[in-house]
Amino acid sequence: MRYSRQRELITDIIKGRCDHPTADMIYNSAREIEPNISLGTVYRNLKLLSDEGVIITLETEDKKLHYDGDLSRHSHFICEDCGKIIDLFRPSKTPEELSELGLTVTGEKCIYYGKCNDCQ
Amino acid sequence: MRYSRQRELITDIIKGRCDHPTADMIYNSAREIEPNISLGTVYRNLKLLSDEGVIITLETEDKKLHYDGDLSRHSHFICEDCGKIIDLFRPSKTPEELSELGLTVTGEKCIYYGKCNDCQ
DNA sequence: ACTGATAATAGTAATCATTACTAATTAAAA
DNA sequence: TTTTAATTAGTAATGATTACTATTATCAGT
Repeated sequence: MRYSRQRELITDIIKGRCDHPTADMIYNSAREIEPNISLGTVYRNLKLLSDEGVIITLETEDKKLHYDGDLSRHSHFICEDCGKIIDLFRPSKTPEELSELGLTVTGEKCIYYGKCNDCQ
Repeated sequence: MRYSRQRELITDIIKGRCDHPTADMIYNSAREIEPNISLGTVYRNLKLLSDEGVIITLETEDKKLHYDGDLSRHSHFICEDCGKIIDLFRPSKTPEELSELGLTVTGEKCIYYGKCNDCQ
């Protein structure tokens, strides 16, 4: 993978914030520094970076991919009213502990990834 | 919510299978019984049923919603090669136990849902 | 430093899952 | 039965993401 100013910028933006921005949010941030950057470039590099494991994707119910520059093992809390995404660092909290953080948990979705029996 | 033959059929299809079909797969199944059913009707009812909590949605990396008629608390395993989705019933398995099932786990994404501090 | 090969970009068009719209149909209450 | 509003089929629109193409930029080898 060859160096590019645009990719470095995109990486820095994601790694430098603690929210979980969408492609569009990253595009807007990037344009403040690189006004001519293309939305296609943002999308292509986001895919590249997540394929390479440099960043993580979050598939949410708002039908937009969210990106996370924090590779440490952690879960997420999504508010079903405002859509805010909050990091939940390990060791994983019990519902009671989450309540103490002001978070009311009503559901959870946990997906494991890997290779199945047939694809080993 | 008023009765409709189409909605009952869609519900029966999802509840009657143990895979995790997409809207398109459900549409194809439904057409075998109700050949004139509309794709729009399928989508509208899937949204309705998941809003009502009759079925569950799974947001996956293939950018299509998958539906699950099983409301019991369980996780999922997705094969990153073939995309197959496998139910993991509680109590949740450790990576070691999953290996014994022939599943190699390389990652996990866990999202909790509820209301945040500001939205209580 | 110069040059050639080719990866990356900007800008735009295309894709495709999902949603919105509308006239016709249907469930079910009065 | 009649009325009323929910539901449908069929189709058009939406919007996030991807593909395409001519141009530009990186960088290895001279």
